[in-house]
Amino acid sequence: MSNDAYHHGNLRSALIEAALRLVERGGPPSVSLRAVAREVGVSQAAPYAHFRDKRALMSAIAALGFERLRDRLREAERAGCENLTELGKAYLAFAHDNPGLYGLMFGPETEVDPADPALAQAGREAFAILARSSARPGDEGPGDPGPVAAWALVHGLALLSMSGRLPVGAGEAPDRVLKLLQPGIDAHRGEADAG
Amino acid sequence: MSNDAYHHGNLRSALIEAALRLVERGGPPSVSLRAVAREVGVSQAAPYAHFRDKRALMSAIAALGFERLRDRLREAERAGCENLTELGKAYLAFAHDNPGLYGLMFGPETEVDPADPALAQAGREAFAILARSSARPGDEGPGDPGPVAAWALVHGLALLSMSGRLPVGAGEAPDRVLKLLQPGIDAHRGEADAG
DNA sequence: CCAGCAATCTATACACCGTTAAGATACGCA
DNA sequence: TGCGTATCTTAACGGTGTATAGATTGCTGG
Repeated sequence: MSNDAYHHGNLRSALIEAALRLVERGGPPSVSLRAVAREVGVSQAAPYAHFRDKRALMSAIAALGFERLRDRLREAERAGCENLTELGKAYLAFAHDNPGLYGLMFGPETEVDPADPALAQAGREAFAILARSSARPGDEGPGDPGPVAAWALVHGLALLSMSGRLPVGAGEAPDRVLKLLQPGIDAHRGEADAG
Repeated sequence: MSNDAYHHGNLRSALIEAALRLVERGGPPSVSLRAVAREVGVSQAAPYAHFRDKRALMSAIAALGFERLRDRLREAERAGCENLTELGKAYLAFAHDNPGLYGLMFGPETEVDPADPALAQAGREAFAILARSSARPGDEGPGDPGPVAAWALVHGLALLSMSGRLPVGAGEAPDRVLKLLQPGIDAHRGEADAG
């Protein structure tokens, strides 16, 4: 069995699963290394055989979060969503469904290490999909403001709505907000065609 | 004097000042109640005579942060900035100048209490100024997507750039990003004139 | 003027946290 | 089979938020 054989076997992944469970209910501050170990039924120092830090564990589950987000966006893309409004709705749905995990993914450096290879890689992949919906065709440089605006808008919308600071949930309201960026992106693309 | 008279006098504000100092260098995780008390030269339990919680102290300095942001936006407005691009630059400058404080202002509910009256009030005031730059004239309803989009874009931009996840600093790059929202807002305003 | 009261501050303690060091234990390979 | 190494446990250190009890202070009413 893969679930109760961690006494000598697959602890590392059991810790990740438990940490994911804890962060999904209660958010990042509710996940302590000791609580994770307790959840798995192991001593408090056991995780240190698999993760250098608490940050390393957090970074691992944050990377997993970015992979899930990437998959959601891929799925939406395959289902026909191509413009920012539609893809952005999928993004917001993810943030809304996993508020704790999403908060960790963009948490401060004290909680997550942005230089973690797996985390950085997964983040880039997720961003790339969103970028396609608003990039100037041909120009995929990092200075292209389209994708940056798209991500910033969608990210800010997710955080503000999740924190209850906006009267915007995950319903139909985001549509009208996301749509406001479309003309700018289209005009920006026109520029590219012209110049 | 107002600075060394807190032995019996103005502790409360001395604590707030110290907490502000700590959060500006080191960010929210570096401010502990004990460290604040230590900084002021008072026992670790003394703050509890003035703040119910650590959260209450944090909420107080977050509210102060919103007041400062509001003042910066007012100042920019008085200096001639009226559209989103110009006001957004002032917003981003504030976030860039006070990254720790800004992070706290939008921190999770475990760090800050969004229901704190002073905090909520200051937040509304800051938002109102930004909203003016993108509101549909006449329609000031909370459902108006213009201000929401403006705040979300600017907020997302601030967080992403501060966390180093975007190749966008506080220089000239944000201009091009903020400008992308302008056509959508203008079109949205046109709708209002028509309907 | 001074007694008493209420606000303020200190000392101490508890439970939790991340992290480390030393020792036990079990697996894999020679 | 025996040994080395990865894994896990126990115990400890310093730090945190917070509660309680007691001391101290300033103000107020008589």
